[in-house]
Amino acid sequence: MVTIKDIAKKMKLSPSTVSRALNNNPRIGEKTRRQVHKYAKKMGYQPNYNAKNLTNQEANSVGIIFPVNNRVVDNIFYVGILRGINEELNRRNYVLAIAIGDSTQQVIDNVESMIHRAQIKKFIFLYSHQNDKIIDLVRKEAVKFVTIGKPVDDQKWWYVDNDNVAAGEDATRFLIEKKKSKNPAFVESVNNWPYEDDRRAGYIKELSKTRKQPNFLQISQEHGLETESAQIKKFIDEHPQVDSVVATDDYIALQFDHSYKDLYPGKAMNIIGFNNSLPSDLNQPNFFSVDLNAHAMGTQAVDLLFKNQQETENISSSHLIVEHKIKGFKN
Amino acid sequence: MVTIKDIAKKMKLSPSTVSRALNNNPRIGEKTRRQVHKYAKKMGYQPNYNAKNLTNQEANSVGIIFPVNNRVVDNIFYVGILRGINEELNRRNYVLAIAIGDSTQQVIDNVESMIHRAQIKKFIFLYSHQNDKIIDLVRKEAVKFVTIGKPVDDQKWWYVDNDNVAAGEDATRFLIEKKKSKNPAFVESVNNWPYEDDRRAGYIKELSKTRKQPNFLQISQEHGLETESAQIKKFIDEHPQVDSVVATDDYIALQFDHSYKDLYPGKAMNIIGFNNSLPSDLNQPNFFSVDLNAHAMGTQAVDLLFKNQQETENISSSHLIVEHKIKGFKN
DNA sequence: CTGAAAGCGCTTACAG
DNA sequence: CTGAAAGCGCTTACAG
Repeated sequence: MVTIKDIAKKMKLSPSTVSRALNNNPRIGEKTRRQVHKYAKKMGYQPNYNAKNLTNQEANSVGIIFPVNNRVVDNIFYVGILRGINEELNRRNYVLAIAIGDSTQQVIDNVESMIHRAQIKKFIFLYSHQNDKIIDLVRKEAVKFVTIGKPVDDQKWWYVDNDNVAAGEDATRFLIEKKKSKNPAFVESVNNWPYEDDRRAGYIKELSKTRKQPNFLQISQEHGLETESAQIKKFIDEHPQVDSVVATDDYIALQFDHSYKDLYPGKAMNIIGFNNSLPSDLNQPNFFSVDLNAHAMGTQAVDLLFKNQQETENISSSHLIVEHKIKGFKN
Repeated sequence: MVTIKDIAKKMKLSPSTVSRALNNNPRIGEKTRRQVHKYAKKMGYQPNYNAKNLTNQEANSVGIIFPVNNRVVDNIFYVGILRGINEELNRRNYVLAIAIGDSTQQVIDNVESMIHRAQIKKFIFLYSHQNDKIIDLVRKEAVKFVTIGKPVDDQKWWYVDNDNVAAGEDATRFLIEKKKSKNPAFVESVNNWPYEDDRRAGYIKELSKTRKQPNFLQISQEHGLETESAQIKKFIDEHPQVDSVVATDDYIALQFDHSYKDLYPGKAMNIIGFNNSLPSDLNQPNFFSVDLNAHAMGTQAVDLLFKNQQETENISSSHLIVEHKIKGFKN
């Protein structure tokens, strides 16, 4: 392993100078700097991160925190975000560490250890929940963090999100304009996730423009009640005028599609979901999705995380909005 | 931040002794050891990983390597594995770092940096491909690694896998015994993934026992040819006797289900896939899946990674097999 | 513009 | 059974 000392010896310089040159410290003369870089490269120098981190009292890692209870389906989205994050981190010579677990306690232990043992000072939450113990914990520590998804209520922190109201509008407009739908319905879970509320608002907004009547279905996954499939069938029966659906995600969309085909074999309704989480080769001709651009969510989150206080201190809650898009449709 | 030195001072011991006591070095007396542990806990001591790693010349991290080109669908499986891995790593005071990218070069750079800069010496590949540049690279370095999935051809290294032949047999037997199928068909991709070959072998084996005729369909995703859906329809038309399907994964299964319902509205065929990658609330009554136990794959991979050379040196290629299961069916 | 020296928080060979 | 000292590979305040 070649170290700074080795380079210094070879070049008859002091380690201090080499270190400064490599870190592009302006105090070092232009030619020395260039020479050092050249030699370092030639000798195959690789900085030792552990030594660096020890002196800096900060790890060159970003901690990525997964939600404790998530639908397996969302994993598709998360991995897309990870790709974006890592691409951006590599560029900054940072490393990606993750905290994931089956219980809140497990993740808390994980994060505590990241902060106090690994000295990680930058975090990205792949979610943004209300009253989340882990977010609360991190807020109390001297670390920086960004969430994917906007904060709920009056909370303020840095985040990256889509404009879900606009996405809801676009999805609705897509069905009306492109698919000539007369009565799009809105189908969501009973969880009232913030993004569902926003997409619903967008749906309502778009319908009000065209003076169409909105129709809503909340699918409950409570056991003991009627099955989801029965709930969908009931809705279809009671709303025969509905001829297309905006669903809050691709799986709800798929569920609806299945139930509809069971009920009206051979027929199909145009349905649009969000996230592009189904493999494209599964796509039925009546099946569409709003691409939320997971990759960009990742890169943007990193950008925000590395923005210095200065640039953003006058904004109480800084954030970035990522563009969504529907294949073959101009938003 | 409380350090070993602080504890030493408080206890009127030397840092050496405290360090050894904390690491349970047998050279330290039983009572001193216990006392030190007690004090360390009381004072809220947290070891500084960067210092530790610097002295040990090895990071307390395991590098997790994602495949470059994977179907988004598999992400569901990967995240399950990550959960298993992390659970096991926490127990050993290890941390999870990941390498993921959109190009081989990107991942190579990532891994090189893990090895030479972060001094990570333990890796888990979430895949096992033939002639993989990244696996080749890692083999040349002085690091330990385990793959998820067995090595191809005559290659030898450590891995964790399911018994995919047995899984194929079980899936087939499930359809015959539980679902009274007379003619299960086998549907796969054209990629000839090792796990597909094995599951096919299991299917054939099971059919031969009952002297049934096997039927195969390979679905090609080549563009320009007929669509997947058309391929499926053609197969169904030409094999009217087929009354159930073993598909090599849940998405191929879902594709088949869709096409079949399009062709024969109102009818449905029993279909079984692998991975349990669809949310359970999507499950149709005719839809089943072999659970490959991603979580256990993760924990086992870590176990293998931490086994010392000694325990395994007499086996040229050490591995662990993870049990699969079908809900409501005894394999 | 460059260097000598101290320090980050651990571990471990050496000494007793 | 315990300790003093050196070292891991960096960075940076201090000095010139």
